[in-house]
Amino acid sequence: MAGTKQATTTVSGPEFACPVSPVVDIVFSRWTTPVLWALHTYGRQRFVELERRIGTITPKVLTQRLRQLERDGLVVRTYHPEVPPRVEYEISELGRSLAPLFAHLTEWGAAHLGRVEEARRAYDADPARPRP
Amino acid sequence: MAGTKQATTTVSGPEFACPVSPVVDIVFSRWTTPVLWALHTYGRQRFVELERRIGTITPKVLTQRLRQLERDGLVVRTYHPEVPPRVEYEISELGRSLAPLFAHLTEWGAAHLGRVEEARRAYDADPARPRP
DNA sequence: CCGTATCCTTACCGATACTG
DNA sequence: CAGTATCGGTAAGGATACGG
Repeated sequence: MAGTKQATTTVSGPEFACPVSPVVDIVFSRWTTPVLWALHTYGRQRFVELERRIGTITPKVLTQRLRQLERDGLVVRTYHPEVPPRVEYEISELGRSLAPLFAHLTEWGAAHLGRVEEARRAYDADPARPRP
Repeated sequence: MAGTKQATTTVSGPEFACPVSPVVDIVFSRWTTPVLWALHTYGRQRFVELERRIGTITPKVLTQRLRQLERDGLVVRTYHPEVPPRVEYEISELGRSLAPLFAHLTEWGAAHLGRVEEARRAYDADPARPRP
């Protein structure tokens, strides 16, 4: 999805087409949920820990997401001026307020994801659907 | 966002990095929430109505999203073989099960979006942050 | 260790034109 | 009306290498 970008580059995206879109833009842009999840689940941690935890994310993208989340006030970055430098990230109070939302999302997934898979199989198997 | 694409093109995206990601991929990819919202709020309607309601979406993209949502079982498409042809879209039972989720999202936005804006202003005004 | 800088690829999206 | 076809632009994302 588009992400929060720097400010407001998009002039007429989906952002204003429905009331949930602004929230989606902030919370559910690419890679943000894994980051928030790791932070929420395993607590305050360093850059490399996050990187390893998430697995396939590149440092560049991880930095981007963390900056965005920091700017939006969902994550707190703490810089310790030592050698070697140490930086820690943690969920903010505001970020923590998303926890029930994430819980509901997970629940919905557990309850209905099977249905989605099933629907996809049915759709793909139907010879009467519009073909590419 | 990436979207659900046709099946599973991405080999190592965020999809498996946290339990909410699969749901996000299905429900919160670009333009899906405005479409679902319009369908949920105004009920069963035709292609052009949706197009006009959402405002800035192009027919091509609207078709893509509708197909994806149909495939995932969140939306039901009904084709009436008349002249001129008539097609109607409506939320499925499965799609309707997302309603409480959307409500919570909207609530969260109403309660906390101001905080996010505030955090952004503070961040952008801070001269000590990492500069581009 | 914690990032940045650079290059490059591709997915996505808008615009436009056209068909059953 | 309800789409499909094609083209092209743009920006996010990955790979890699390097710096403080």
